[in-house]
Amino acid sequence: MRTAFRGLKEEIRTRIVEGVWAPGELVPNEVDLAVEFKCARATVNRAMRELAEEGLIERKRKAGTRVRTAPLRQARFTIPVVRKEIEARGAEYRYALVRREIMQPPDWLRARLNLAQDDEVLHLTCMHYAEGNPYQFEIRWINLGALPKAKDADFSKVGPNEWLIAEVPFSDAEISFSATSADEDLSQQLGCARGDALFMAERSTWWQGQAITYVRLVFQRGHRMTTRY
Amino acid sequence: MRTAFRGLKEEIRTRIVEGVWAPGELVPNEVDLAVEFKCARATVNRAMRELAEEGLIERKRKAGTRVRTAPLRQARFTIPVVRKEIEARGAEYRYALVRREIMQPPDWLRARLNLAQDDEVLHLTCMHYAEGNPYQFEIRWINLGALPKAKDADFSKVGPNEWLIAEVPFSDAEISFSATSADEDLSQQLGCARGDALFMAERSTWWQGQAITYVRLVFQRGHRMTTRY
DNA sequence: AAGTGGTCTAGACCACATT
DNA sequence: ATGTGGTCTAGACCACTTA
Repeated sequence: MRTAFRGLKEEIRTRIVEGVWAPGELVPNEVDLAVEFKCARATVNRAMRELAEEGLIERKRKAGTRVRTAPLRQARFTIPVVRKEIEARGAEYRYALVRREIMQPPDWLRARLNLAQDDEVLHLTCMHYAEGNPYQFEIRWINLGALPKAKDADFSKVGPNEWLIAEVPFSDAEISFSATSADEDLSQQLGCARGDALFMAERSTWWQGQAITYVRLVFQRGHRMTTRY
Repeated sequence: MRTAFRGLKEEIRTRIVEGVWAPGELVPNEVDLAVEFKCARATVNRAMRELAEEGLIERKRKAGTRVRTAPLRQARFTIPVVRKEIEARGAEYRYALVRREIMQPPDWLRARLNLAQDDEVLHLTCMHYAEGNPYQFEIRWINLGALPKAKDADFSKVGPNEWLIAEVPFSDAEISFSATSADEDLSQQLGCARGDALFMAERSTWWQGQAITYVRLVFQRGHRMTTRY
């Protein structure tokens, strides 16, 4: 209990999990708690605000604070830059550009990114290796309407992800995880059998309402994305 | 800009993405910013603290605040209770217990949950349906050494997840996402072909250093887990 | 040794949702 | 109308880290 508000959080959390304050029940208000714990209301507020943020309690003005009936379970995943992820494990990272093409976006991509009729996209396919072994297959589309200078970038040395991070900010992103079956291309690039189940992440990013890029990251067989909470 | 600290966050975020404060660069200290924005230092502190939490900046005492060279990309996923997830989409939820068995834990489970030699586990297999269609296959192990009353619970009506939520708190959890290939059992239960790529979540939960449960949730073909950030 | 962020306080006013 | 949380302030002291 080095700091007051942390100690408060722990105490409150304990009271909740031990059932002193049951699910759905009203928790004493901030003023009362400040008196009980002999601290300022702001300190109670900080503790309670963070617990609400973590999904343990629910707060409403006038109605007060209640213990969530079903505590929100949420986990935070850090989306790593693949090079750093690999290097962090002490493995050697290698990158290769597989294909590069400027094209009219296919309909599904136009719909997904809400592109204009005449927008062109840069279509890139890349491989990321760890210690010489296939690690991640990257299939990316960059909206040249929003980012014309991507046309002149050299993606044979630096991956599109790292280039984009340095070049453009983004305001909104949608990410999803799913499983996909290895097709001919994937199986060859990732060195697995056709039909193998592979973990895939997709991400669309936007800046000021304009689509920047859509990417599919398909990982080596058996890849897991893990976190604690 | 209804509230000062939110306005501050926006302003600072803008200065960062527009390059006024470049990556790696030192940001003015809290006192100076408070003067510039004509507000209390505590207000600046709140704004900066949240931006640090979001991964945009890095703060160290004495060293000051810097713009992160590679902004941390992180996404938060809410792990839903399957019944609520289905009902939230207006679909009818149905649950079924497929198998129930008390057993000695296999070695891999004993290792994963750090079980004692003579701990027994309750092994459950369940199905969750949405609108009559297979939605999720659940394979669960509950540590009876930590939770003996699970032996007497009736899992034919209420799923183990909902029972556990009501019965036990947990302090730590590890969750991971991956892809798995449908074996005979999975393909029959989920109504897909053998070898289909399926999205899988695994979760181990702990309470006061003791393992409570380990579960594998395998989703219907094509399932995606999505979030925005 | 000194500068920066981290936390806390006491008090104030306000916004919101319930009553 | 009223009670509760949301925010803000001015000032203070402390903890950590670098110089």
